Amino acid sequence: MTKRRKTAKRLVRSVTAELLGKRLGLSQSTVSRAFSNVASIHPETRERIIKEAHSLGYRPNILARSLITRRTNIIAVVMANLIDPFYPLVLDELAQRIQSSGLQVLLFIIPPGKHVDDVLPSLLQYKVDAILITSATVSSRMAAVCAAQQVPVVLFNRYVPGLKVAAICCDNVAGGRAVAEYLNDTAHVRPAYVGGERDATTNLDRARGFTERLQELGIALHAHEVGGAFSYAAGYTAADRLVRQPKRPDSIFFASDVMAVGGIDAIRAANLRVPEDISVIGFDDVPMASWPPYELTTVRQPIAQMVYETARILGFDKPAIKNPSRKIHFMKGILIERNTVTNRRRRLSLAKPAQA
Amino acid sequence: MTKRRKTAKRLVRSVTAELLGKRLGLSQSTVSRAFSNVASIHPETRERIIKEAHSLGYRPNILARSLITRRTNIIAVVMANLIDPFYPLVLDELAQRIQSSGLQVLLFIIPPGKHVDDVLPSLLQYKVDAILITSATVSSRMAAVCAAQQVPVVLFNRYVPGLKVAAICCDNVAGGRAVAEYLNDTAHVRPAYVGGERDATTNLDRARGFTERLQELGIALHAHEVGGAFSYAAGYTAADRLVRQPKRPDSIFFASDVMAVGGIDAIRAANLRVPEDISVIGFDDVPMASWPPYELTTVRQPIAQMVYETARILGFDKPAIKNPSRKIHFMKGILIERNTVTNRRRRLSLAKPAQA
DNA sequence: TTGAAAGCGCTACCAG
DNA sequence: CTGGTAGCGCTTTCAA
Repeated sequence: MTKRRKTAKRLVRSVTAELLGKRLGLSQSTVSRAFSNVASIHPETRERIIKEAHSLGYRPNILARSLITRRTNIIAVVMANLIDPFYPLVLDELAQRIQSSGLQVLLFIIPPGKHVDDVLPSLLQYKVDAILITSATVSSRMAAVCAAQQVPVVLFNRYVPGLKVAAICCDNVAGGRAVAEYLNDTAHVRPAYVGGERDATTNLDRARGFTERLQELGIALHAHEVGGAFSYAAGYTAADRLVRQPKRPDSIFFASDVMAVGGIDAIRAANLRVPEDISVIGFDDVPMASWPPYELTTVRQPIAQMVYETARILGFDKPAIKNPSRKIHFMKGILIERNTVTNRRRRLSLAKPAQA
Repeated sequence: MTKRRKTAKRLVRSVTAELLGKRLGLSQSTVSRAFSNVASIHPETRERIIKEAHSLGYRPNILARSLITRRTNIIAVVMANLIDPFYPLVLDELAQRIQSSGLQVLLFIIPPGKHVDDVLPSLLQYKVDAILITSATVSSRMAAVCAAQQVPVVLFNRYVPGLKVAAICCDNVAGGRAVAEYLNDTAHVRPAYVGGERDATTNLDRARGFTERLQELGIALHAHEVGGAFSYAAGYTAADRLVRQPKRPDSIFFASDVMAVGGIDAIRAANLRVPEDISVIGFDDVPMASWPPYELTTVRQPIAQMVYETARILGFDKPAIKNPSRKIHFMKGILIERNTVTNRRRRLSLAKPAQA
């Protein structure tokens, strides 16, 4: 004790259970029990302790506790991208859900050009109770490392085909199919697809559902542009290319809303009208999609549901975080009709009335 | 030891320094030293340890370490709002800066209707190295609690007048003044202000700078609308009210970009043109501000600079996080000219060419 | 340079 | 119901 004093003095000394107990003539163990809801303690004693704790600003050191309980109450959330307005929506919902279960979010933003694998090791040092990976792809090696360390991992809005990791995902194939269906119902015959990040499952699946269903309906995909990123700029330039072609598409399905918004701006810059000349459909339903200049028809991702499911499979409200079964959970999105798709059945179609 | 075995067996046992040492015929202390850059250790020994650590997936438990060093390497970031696109911009920049110094972000989203004071206690349990509070107001009581616990606190994009807490802030007064100046230069005579969250210093200061400078220039403030929130909807409805007045303003300064965007949509919905009928200026410079339907003239907040300053006063790159001097640091924003303000000097003015 | 030992603040067991 | 005590995994003395 005296040996350490020298160093300890210079360091921050917060109120400890021992100190608090001493002031009350109680043992440190008893103080600890006052903050547990399983240990037995006299209600009056607890009250005295809680009261004194309040006035001294004492709260049990969670980190010390976690050393014993092996529970940090920390959930790591890994994200690559906060610029796309879809992800703040996700993070907001996710963080609130996590916090409402008494857990906390340790946030990892993956810098551009870096990979999840680069941050995962430093993440593992924190002994988090679970890892949620969004908008980023995890390697099989890292999945193995997490499994070895017994850390539950859930991929959110992503999955890795063939990798045994739990995933919560919007049913992007079904979403793509619904778009194809809708474009068929509204008598479009030259639909194009503009993709985002090339290898993202979100991109791949939306494209697949879309083209598959088109094929079933006997409609030829007029063009498949590669955006390369889920960004406004990617949507803009891809649409611009499409519009300059001798034979234009009569409709474009963009891999995300922000891309679609960029696309609409490009179409208009080319002096064409949406939806009269070209119909546009997006994916996500971010707030901007409903802004008057766009009024974008889109597939809404069921974020609340996806977050709910994440909480369920990890057992946020259970006493212990679970290691989720390693399967992919798909949740259906819904098509939100606004004003960027017109019915081409009659030449002089009226624009659909706005919804939502 | 044997007593605990029973429980311990059921719990996750990760690789520890002791285990690693045993495998190498070294003591636990030596293993610990291999991961310190101050302790003296034979380079060869260190190499052997690091190598074995790698193959076993061992990394020192930061939480156990923090018990002794009193450094968690965790910075708490408190935010009320992720929906306003300005804050994801801030969080992205902040998180990357924090991570690049080897620190981590513990994120706290304040649920609607709740107050910072409600989450701060649970935050303090984590013994974070510093607390960054954005888009939320801290009470003097809580500031005192943090001070007592010796936790450095920095307010980001907010300050509390009269409260001795360090703050990093865009110079909103100067920003408001610049807008007044610009509107005067372009010969506007009936400027209006649309405020956001009523008591936010960001709102108050922008309003004050704006009206003060107008007064100095001998221009009467035509109207001061209370939005109540920095939201699209608030901007829309406030502008709608303004536009329905018998005598319309010739220009509106909105407390934020998203409000301004809402305002533009409202103005156009009333069959008026921006900027021909009404000029519009925003604040923040979010990505949407430059989208073609808006091309919003606005005051850009120097986020990168603000983050840099935050890192500096807290000493992120220093061995120890500092308790920053409790003063307010103001950083200048810059006016970005786009196309929502016209020069009314000549009746038939040409719209200014786009910049940026 | 290394090992032994103390102890960070806490929980969980054992007696009483 | 309470106090004593043994560690959780680590850093940091002190001695060798």
